[in-house]
Amino acid sequence: MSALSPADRPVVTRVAPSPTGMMHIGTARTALFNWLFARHCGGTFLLRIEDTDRERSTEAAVQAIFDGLDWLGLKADAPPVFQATRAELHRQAALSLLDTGRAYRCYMTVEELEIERQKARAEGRAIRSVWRDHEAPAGSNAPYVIRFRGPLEGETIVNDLIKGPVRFQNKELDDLVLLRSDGMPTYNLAVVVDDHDMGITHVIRGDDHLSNAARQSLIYEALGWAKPAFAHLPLIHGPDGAKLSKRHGAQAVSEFADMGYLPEGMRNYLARLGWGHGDDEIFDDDQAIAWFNVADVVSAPARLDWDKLNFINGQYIRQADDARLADLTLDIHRSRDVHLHAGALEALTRAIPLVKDGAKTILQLADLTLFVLKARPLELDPKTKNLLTDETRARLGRLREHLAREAAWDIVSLEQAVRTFSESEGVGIGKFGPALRGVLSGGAPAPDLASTLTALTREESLGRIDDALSQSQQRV
RNA sequence: GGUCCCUUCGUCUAUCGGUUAGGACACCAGAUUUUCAAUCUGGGAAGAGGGGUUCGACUCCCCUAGGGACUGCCA
Repeated sequence: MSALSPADRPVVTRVAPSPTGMMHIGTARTALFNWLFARHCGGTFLLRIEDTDRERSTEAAVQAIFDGLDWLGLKADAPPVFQATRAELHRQAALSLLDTGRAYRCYMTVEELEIERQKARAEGRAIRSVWRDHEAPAGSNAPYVIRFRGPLEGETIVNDLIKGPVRFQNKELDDLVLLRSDGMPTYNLAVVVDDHDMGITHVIRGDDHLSNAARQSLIYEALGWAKPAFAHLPLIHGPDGAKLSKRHGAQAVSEFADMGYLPEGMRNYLARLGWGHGDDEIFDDDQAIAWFNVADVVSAPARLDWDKLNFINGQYIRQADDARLADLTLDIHRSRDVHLHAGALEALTRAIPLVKDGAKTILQLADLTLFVLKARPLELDPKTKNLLTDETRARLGRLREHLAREAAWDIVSLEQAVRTFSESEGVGIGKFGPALRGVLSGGAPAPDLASTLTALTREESLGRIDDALSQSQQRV
């Protein structure tokens, strides 16, 4: 054990979620800030699974945490610590507190506790156990819990890195349970013991733990341990300012992944929620690490803004590698049961650089690339069918020959080809552009004509035009 | 009810006692245009209210209002 106080040791942070459901986006941001701060300080970032509530903790939830952090790219620097495996250490700490008189056995029944709770609330004070000042019932086998013997006077100041000094009157703090009647530790004890043993120097966590920081401070003092620095992050709220919940669209990290957001986009967006660096909006991990400091985190809660998330994610899609985007997009098409022919991945790889500027999410990228995956002959939409008048059909026929003579099949050449054709016909592109697009895409979203032709390749493009022309002839 | 936290454009934020209060998203208008986007140009938009402190407050203090967290043998 280091004799140095936490302030003098290399920085060690941790994220400590409880595995009782999905991984909340707020947990993700807490992890991000811990990760950024540790990296910024050249320190260590750890993960601890707070599974002391055996009733509610599940294996699936543990996996969700692993998957979520993995997806976000926030790797811990050491294997995760499972809190429940450390119960014996927690128990010893509680017993030592009993030895030093800083804790006591409380024999209150749940019924008695409930009565006291209501009484205390009515009187506007913290609950107190009668056993704080009484010995155990003689020869009793009655179940008991071990409670912390908190000071009744004075105050406890939490020097929060984000909020500044926060003062709590000790008499307002109740004698929290350290060890349950089944001998298992509770959260507040386990956190203190584990953070101490793991050498945590900075406890960066949600705002909802601010008052726990006061209780935990008291436990640190009673145990004779140096306290870590505390930093309590304001929570993330929904767009309406209320606590983030299902009705706001998403809460779980996995849902954001499913909605087609890129992990680097999420990191950037989450970093900007409650923290800023001048006018910088889009920045990479290295920049965030260089700039980030917990002390600069804003003290007010932030609302989730889908528009901005979409914008930022769109920026990252532009920067993203096309082969990677093609893989991700292929997965979406597959999940949507789109028929994938042998050349699907190739087709997507060709199309993506041509359409990705318009996509905010991978889901949208799938929408925008659907046209290249369609199989000939395409089913034409009603709008396109209406555009295929005799005049337009004849014009598309001439255009088909014009394009077939193109030596190079690339955007620049095709743009030029379409333009020269338009001039030779003496009409604007508007006279045949929409029909051509419809014939090439079957009504699905498609980029400008030259890009669409390029994405489709010469063979496919000409084939689709031929299909449409023969189809419409048959129709008449 | 009690304790604690919070309050700058619709939203995220910059400012950290002296600024025409800046940027981004969103929004509106115009440009571009073969669809939808994207892009470019321009525009409107803020210090919750009230008291102090100060030569001077968005910045510091107090009160009020509003929002939030906690008040478990949950974490």
